[in-house]
Amino acid sequence: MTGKRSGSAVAKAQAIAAEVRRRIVERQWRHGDRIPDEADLAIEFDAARATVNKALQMLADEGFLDRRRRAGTRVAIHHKAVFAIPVVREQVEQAGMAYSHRVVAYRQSPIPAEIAARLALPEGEVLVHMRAVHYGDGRPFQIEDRWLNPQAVPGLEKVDLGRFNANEWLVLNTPYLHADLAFSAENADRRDARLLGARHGEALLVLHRTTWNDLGPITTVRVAFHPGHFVSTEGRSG
Amino acid sequence: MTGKRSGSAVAKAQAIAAEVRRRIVERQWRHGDRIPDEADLAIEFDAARATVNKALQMLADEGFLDRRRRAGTRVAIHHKAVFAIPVVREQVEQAGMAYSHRVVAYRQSPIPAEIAARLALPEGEVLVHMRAVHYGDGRPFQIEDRWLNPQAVPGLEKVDLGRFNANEWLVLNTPYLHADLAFSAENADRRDARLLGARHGEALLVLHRTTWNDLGPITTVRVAFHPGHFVSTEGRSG
DNA sequence: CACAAAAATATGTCTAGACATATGAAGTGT
DNA sequence: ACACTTCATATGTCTAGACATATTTTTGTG
Repeated sequence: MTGKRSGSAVAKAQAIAAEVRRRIVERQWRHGDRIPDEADLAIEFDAARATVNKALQMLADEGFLDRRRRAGTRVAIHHKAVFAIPVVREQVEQAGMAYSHRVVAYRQSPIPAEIAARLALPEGEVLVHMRAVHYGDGRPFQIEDRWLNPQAVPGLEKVDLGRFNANEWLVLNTPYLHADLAFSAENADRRDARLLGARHGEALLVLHRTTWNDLGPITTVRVAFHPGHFVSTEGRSG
Repeated sequence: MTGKRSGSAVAKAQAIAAEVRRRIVERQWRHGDRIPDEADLAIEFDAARATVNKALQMLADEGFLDRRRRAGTRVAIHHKAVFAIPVVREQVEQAGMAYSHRVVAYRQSPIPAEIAARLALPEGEVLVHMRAVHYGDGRPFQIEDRWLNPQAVPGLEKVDLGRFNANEWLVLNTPYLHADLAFSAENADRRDARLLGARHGEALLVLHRTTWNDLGPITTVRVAFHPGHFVSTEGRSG
């Protein structure tokens, strides 16, 4: 028969998308993995293939999946958010510069009130606090001041963030469900100026970003860009 | 019969969306107008209703259309871009402040090289150049420095932009097909400082925005925010 | 082995039909 | 006037089937 619809509270395609998203976020299906094809998922979820197709297309739009004809559907490696979290290395290398980075500070530390409020964690909770500088052709490109929640990042303890790049490692290994972004401008303080090679008081574009997954807040970071840097995007039509 | 597909170069839903978009941008269907229902459009375009539905949902996602059950589909009044062009008045009033604005300068003027390059127009072309200050509770909130292309904005000559708000008028009356956004930080120069009530040299968040429609560039604007202002968004999951 | 042709396969898209649901409009009673 | 009910209607969503298309895999050939 055609056109049977249960009066379920949530649309079926939405429910399928939610379940697939859950499997990705909970690592049941990992980065780069091929997931079952639409026909199999249609059987599993007792739905028409068109419904599964719709669900998977939604997830592809959100950046969770990469889909190609004949090649199948894979869990995305890069996360295409609207304001995508840029992997700094790629940004630098795309500009034709040689990338390098240096971790300036790395320690466990109780969080101050401001960070606690932003992460909705109790003040004094101990998180990983790190600062790093990213360079293009040896010149400072951006500095990051980051708080990391190990509880939300399984596998973090195995990574030497002093050597690897926190930004990069997180983007590649930690899907997030929600992100807050805020741009502002700040006059460079002495530390900013020193690390970025800017003048004291110079205007810096600052980006605050906080991400969450189902386990709680993942990380919050303050990124300050080299003076004169632009962050641009293309607006959707409307 | 089921499942007939012509091997057209462009997907049918895409083509329908493009045609509806064209009718909106060219004012055949105007803001707030009710457009024909899915069944009628399906007949007109010789497509299944599901295909028309897909096309219209795409346009609703892009912010061109507002759709409601039983009430039908209307051309959207507000333009929900990803980084929506905020109507400053709404921003201010939502913060519980009284809105006002003042046009500081308004004249026809040949465009300098930088603006010409940004708009892809010949240098020296004469456009409308205006500067305005937006206030919340009487205190400067943002300043805008805008170039307007009358050729791309039919009806502009009838509007007294000295009284009405260019930002608001454009958002409400001029659909755009494409927008570029770029954030940067600048130290306030003397004029910025005076108009915004900031200190000379203070870091300002600056947003450059340029929009186009099928007639060409509509407007490019530099918006400088009051010191300490944040522009935030919610990232999509991914 | 190199390379081209053919087969296989997963996603992309469309169609026709059906039922679900929200809500505007009209009618009804108080 | 006002609240309440009923009805009509446009969109929302799903199903099953079919063909289209991009790629990968396999097979055939020099």
